[in-house]
Amino acid sequence: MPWRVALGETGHRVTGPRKTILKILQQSSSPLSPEEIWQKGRKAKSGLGLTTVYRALVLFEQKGWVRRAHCPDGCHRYLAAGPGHCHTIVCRSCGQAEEFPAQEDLSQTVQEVSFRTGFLVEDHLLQLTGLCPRCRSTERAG
Amino acid sequence: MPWRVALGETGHRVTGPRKTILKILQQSSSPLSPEEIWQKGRKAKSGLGLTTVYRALVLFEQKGWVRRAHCPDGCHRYLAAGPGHCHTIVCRSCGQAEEFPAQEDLSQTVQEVSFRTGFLVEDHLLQLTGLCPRCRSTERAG
DNA sequence: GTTAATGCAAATTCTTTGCACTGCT
DNA sequence: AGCAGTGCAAAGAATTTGCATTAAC
Repeated sequence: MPWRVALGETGHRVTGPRKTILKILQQSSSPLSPEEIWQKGRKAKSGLGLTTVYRALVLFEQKGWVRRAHCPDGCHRYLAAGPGHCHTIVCRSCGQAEEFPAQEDLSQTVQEVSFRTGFLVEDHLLQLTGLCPRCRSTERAG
Repeated sequence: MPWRVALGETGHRVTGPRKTILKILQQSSSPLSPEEIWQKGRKAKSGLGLTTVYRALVLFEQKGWVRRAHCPDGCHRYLAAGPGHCHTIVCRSCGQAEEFPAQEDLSQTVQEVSFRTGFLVEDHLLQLTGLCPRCRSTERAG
């Protein structure tokens, strides 16, 4: 279902700021903080408020269109979600992020943990940190 | 190596507040926020400042004695680290947490992602969220 | 005796809230 | 037209910093 339709189904509206924010995230290869999204978006013709960014991110995350990444420095950054339940890998040097699909063997882990601890596992977050290809070679050269 | 010795090796000191904070975390079954640690620790004979809690947590996390959990509500909570590289499962209802050991199949995932993305994977964070046994039955009953 | 660590208060950063105005549907 | 969404400014929460004092080594 197109996202514009999905918004309408829950009584939400398709607005300029929301279009701007979603487009910024989809066009970015690295995850962005709310502040960064705002900096990019305020230049757009319609302008943009930081408050609106925060509110849109909450909505988009609920809808599953945006994923929140926990960066090593403790801040939150957001990136457009791919299809399915994916996870993220973040470069500690340049901040670039990629997604990778959920692995079958992770669900085995979840089941095993569920069995051993008695927890009802509802959600899981897997995030890798490391060096992206570019920063790997830079580090080797420097 | 005992933690007191490990501190000394890097020029750090074994102080009352640090002992207090580490003990609080080790005795707690659920992850604690800096504020909660402070509330518990200030009652102790030596007193305790919130600033000190923050600074000790940074140090302990570097040393690997404490793990930071990303709770669903976005706040950070800390828990004493078990041996080896473990992961956490947090109850969304009561906040209780448990650790579970890293699975062999997770390292396979890491290797595969490394191969596919070209990233040098240095660290990983796996955190499950769900309902602990107690809250499961409560929810069923209520 | 040195120097790291502490704790207070102040500063900073991050995020949310109140409210009048705007603009989708 | 009606109501969700916006953006400003102000409030609130979380975390860090400066600095004089304390205490571990």
